[in-house]
Amino acid sequence: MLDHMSTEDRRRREREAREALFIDRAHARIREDGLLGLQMSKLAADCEYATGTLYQHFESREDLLAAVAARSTRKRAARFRVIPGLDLDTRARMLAIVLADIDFAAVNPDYHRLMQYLVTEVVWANVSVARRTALLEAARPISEAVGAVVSEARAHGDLPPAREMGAEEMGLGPWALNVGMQDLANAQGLLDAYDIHRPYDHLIRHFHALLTGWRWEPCLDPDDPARVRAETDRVRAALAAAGIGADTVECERTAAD
Amino acid sequence: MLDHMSTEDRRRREREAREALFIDRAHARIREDGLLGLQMSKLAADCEYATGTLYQHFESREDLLAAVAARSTRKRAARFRVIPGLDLDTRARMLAIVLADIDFAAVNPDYHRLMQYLVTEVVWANVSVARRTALLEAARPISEAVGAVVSEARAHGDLPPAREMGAEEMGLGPWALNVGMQDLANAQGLLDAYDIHRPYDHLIRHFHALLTGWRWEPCLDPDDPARVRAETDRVRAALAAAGIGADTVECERTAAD
DNA sequence: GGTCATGTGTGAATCAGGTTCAAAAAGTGG
DNA sequence: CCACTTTTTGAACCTGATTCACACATGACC
Repeated sequence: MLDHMSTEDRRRREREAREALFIDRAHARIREDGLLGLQMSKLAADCEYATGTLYQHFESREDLLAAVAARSTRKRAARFRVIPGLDLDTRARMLAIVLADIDFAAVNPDYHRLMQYLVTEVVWANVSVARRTALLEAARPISEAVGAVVSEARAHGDLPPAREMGAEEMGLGPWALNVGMQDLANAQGLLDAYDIHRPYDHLIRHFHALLTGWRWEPCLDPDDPARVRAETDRVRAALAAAGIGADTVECERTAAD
Repeated sequence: MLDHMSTEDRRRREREAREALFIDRAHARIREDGLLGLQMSKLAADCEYATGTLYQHFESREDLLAAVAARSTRKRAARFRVIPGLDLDTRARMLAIVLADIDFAAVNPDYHRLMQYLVTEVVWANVSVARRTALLEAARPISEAVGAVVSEARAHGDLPPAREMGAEEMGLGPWALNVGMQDLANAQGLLDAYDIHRPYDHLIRHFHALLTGWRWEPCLDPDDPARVRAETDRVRAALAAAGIGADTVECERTAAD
């Protein structure tokens, strides 16, 4: 009886280890060769398993991609965990969220492309329900972090409570601005075509304009590049002190340990 | 000689007509059955041509999609042409751009999905250079409209000229906000998961916050839903008067005539 | 130990759909 | 009408995801 249970336990552990291996190698392959470089049979061979075995873990190629994305998203979300503990005013904390995300994107350039591909109707349609919810779940802490900062700012009197607008909906602004700028920055040749450079610097300034528009104290004039830079440096320093720097080389490759 | 030239002319015209037919039917198919519903051989058969003929117009399936997208983008861009002529202050004009785009998205729900799919690295890589530039070119009037409104606002004294920031870069803010919100709104089940509804209403309020943060006159408090609604209605009315209403049923289907 | 039932792994075969290209048809000039 | 060029055709090809009949391992029971 005990015997039976412990072998079952071992089985589950082995199975999970194998799944982690698949996800790990898949991610490596995507990083090296792009999304097209990921081929189911090649990946299986890489891991020294048969194609069919791979399909016992993932219903389809898209399902596998969603699993990879979920793992990365968990890493991304983890960055926001330290933010509530930072010694910063609420407005700076919101900035910290945006900066942490910008830095994550800089360190993991393929993450955005993967997500973009994944949420495409063609791809998303082939992702199993379980993986869909897993991915949504992995992203939840991100919007929760945003919501928490907004709530705190309101409670603390930094941000007047907007009428007909919950905390999530207030956070939607910076979030959408962030998402949109990442999109534009990643669209091959788009910003170049309009001769726009350093999109993230502009994201930060527009971010301040947005928050100042909502009267989020302490207000900061977006048209004061020096102060904007100083504030960015201040918040980046706080992030770095908490171990979430732009130069965090981690890059997820160390996930296996 | 004349003869030769005129048959060549006729040839070109016929060829263009055939290409338009392909694009038209392809779009119809996408609208009806989604992106997966578009199959090269089926489409060719639909149009009563052989598969190979289709490939004389489009290097690949992705190339065809880009052509469809370019056509839609031209329609989208056309909406902005009337905006400079509207009898509105510059701030309201910027709002008009956003509203026109929201309405376009409402009338053409598949447009965003197509674009999203297209700019994916996997897909974009298979689009011919000619079609890429054509698509970029089709989108240019959009950012030009934005840039023009910003320039006008600065010239008119409605918007203080921000330091270290050109007109395009100022327009980048509302543009990114717009793009980001459309993205979030289109991500299947994302906003539902966080119990956020009416994303475009929030987009409009955040838009006002952003512009107010940049001191774009006449300032409008984003936390005044009644005034925001009134302003939206005012601008929508101006758009409707110019023939660019939310209820414009056009839907591109009439493109063939 | 031997044998059967059950679950797991295998990888060659299947399938789908985009793409090609050799042959046929149409067009052109003399 | 003939020789030659250009265009069209659609069946064959190719790639790569997915499946599934079979081999194999595991554990229960005699």
